[in-house]
Amino acid sequence: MSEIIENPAPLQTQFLPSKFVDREDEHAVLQASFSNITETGSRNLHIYGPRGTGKTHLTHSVLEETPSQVNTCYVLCSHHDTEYKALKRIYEEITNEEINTGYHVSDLQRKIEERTGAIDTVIVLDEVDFLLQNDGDSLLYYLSRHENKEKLSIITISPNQSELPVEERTKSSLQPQQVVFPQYTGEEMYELLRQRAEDSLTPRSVHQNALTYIASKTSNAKIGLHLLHTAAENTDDFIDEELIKEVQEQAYQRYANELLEPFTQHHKRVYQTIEELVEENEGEVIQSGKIYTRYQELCKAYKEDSLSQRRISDYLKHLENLNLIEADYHYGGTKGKTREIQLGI
DNA sequence: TATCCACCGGAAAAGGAGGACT
DNA sequence: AGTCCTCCTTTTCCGGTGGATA
Repeated sequence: MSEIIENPAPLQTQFLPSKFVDREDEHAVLQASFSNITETGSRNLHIYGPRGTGKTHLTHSVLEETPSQVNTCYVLCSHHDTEYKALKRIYEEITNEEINTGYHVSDLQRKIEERTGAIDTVIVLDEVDFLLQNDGDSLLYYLSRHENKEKLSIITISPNQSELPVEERTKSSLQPQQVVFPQYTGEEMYELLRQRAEDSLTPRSVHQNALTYIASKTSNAKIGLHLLHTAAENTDDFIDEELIKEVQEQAYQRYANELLEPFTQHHKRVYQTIEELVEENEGEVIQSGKIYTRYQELCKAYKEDSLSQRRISDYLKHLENLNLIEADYHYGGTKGKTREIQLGI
């Protein structure tokens, strides 16, 4: 380990800081909703804001503060992207019991109702886009009509949708209060990174220009932390702007790996394909067909079967949800019906 | 004017894992 | 044990798009 790192934990993106930079208002709203003392009447929240603004972190830390008689469950919908999987997860979180597969969705619903009853319950659906895309809003509709809905708080989190793309009937029974997490400003990023550096690195090992540079480059706290952490690992005396520039690519790679870690090998392979194509074509946009053929070649090189084009089309959508790529949709025209794809950031 | 381009994305179907029921 | 479920993943099929081209 590098000599300037005294305590690596605060530099890690999963680290929950004891205090957040400029999130007091959001904190209060979350707390109110979780403890059933809302002024607006609705206990449901929709949390919206770009990646790396602390949505998940703040939610987790408020979940930890909730009294133990409240049922809490956190569902990561990029993993649990069907009603069935999410319900299974909810049941297991509430009861701490494993549950076998083979049940009907309505069986799971009944089991959950038996176990929640009149108990206050908070259900967090993070990365809710994945669930809605893959399985529609049936889970949200069910939860919003839950028989003990006065006791239930539904928290949805999305970096892409300021309003939930759900059917009218779901919207009207859910009526979530919207909570917006604004992008960190340069000063906030600076302060956030300064605090983490203070808790983690030897005194005076970080030059001010390094933090200023990071803050000017990104407002995504996760990326910022990866930059700082990677830089710290690559020096034994100090971090300055030059060093940050050197480790930039490596740090971004780590960020992407972290996001893709829970996904399949094929997701990673598709992303790798796009990275290669972007490098070769120097910023030119890439069409989805090109990506598919290249992905097939890559699979062949690894002696693995490739998935169908239809499937990869969905996977591209996943990468887009993760904001790792940006896609421009063309429906017809010179290029036919296709997506033009660039790397996010 | 007809056809082509080069995909999108919904629908259905195939095949498989794991239970429930008799 | 055998049949009939359920849900999951992936493939197959296909209608649709609107400017370019013959």
